[in-house]
Amino acid sequence: MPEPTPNLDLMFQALADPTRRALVERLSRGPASVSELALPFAMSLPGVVQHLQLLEQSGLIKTQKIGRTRTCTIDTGALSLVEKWINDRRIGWERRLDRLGAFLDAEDEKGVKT
Amino acid sequence: MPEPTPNLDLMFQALADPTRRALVERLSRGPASVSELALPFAMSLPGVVQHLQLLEQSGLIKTQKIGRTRTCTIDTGALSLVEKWINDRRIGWERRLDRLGAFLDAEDEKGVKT
DNA sequence: TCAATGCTGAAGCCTTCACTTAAGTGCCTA
DNA sequence: TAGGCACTTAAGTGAAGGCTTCAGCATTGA
Repeated sequence: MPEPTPNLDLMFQALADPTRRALVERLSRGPASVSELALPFAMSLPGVVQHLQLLEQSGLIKTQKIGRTRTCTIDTGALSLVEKWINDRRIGWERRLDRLGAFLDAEDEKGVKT
Repeated sequence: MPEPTPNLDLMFQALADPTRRALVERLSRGPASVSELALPFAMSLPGVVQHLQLLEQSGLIKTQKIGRTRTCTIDTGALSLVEKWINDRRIGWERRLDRLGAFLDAEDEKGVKT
């Protein structure tokens, strides 16, 4: 039954890991090379690279290799997509609460009249 | 190095699964019992319950048992928290781009003058 | 040209996830 | 009070995740 929404899946999954969120956080302050990104982490370089690969697959970041160094940047469009999904759910829920409120008010009216 | 931000971890992880997103989507249209929620899925009831437990742990939904039926509702406050995290990154990034734009404009000015 | 730098690939290991089935437990109704 | 309904618990399994180390392989700078 779960529809195939691979992008959203990957994005949420990518953001579920604290290391990857820290990477996104760092990149939100400007581009950086792989080894720059790896520096603050108590983790092997290949470990960090694997996280970066997942982030790139999900579309949250982009990378470009020039010479022997690979530079990473965020893609905020992807972040917006995630944000939109959440917002849509919130909106739906809030509209529902509004309707419920209106219904209860109407019931009160009736109550008063009877 | 990854700071302990268990809530955000759990929330993103919870939303990474299409089944769980479908559950949240359903609940965003109003409360439901466990078996109501399980109905559309080609999955055993305990399977669905496990997903619901994860959603509850993450804070995205709340549940309440009355008699023998358990009713689930969304907690939009939690959704907002996730949304805020994303928004903060986006803002940071966009501010950076603005500064970069301003810098480049300034450089252009210089270029014109010289 | 040779060593150092910056990554890349592959294999392996342990843990966590996403299910399953089977066997309860407690409430509600006739 | 028996029977069924709505979960709940437990145990198990296969696949996926999050690391590691070791061995490359292009660039770059002396």
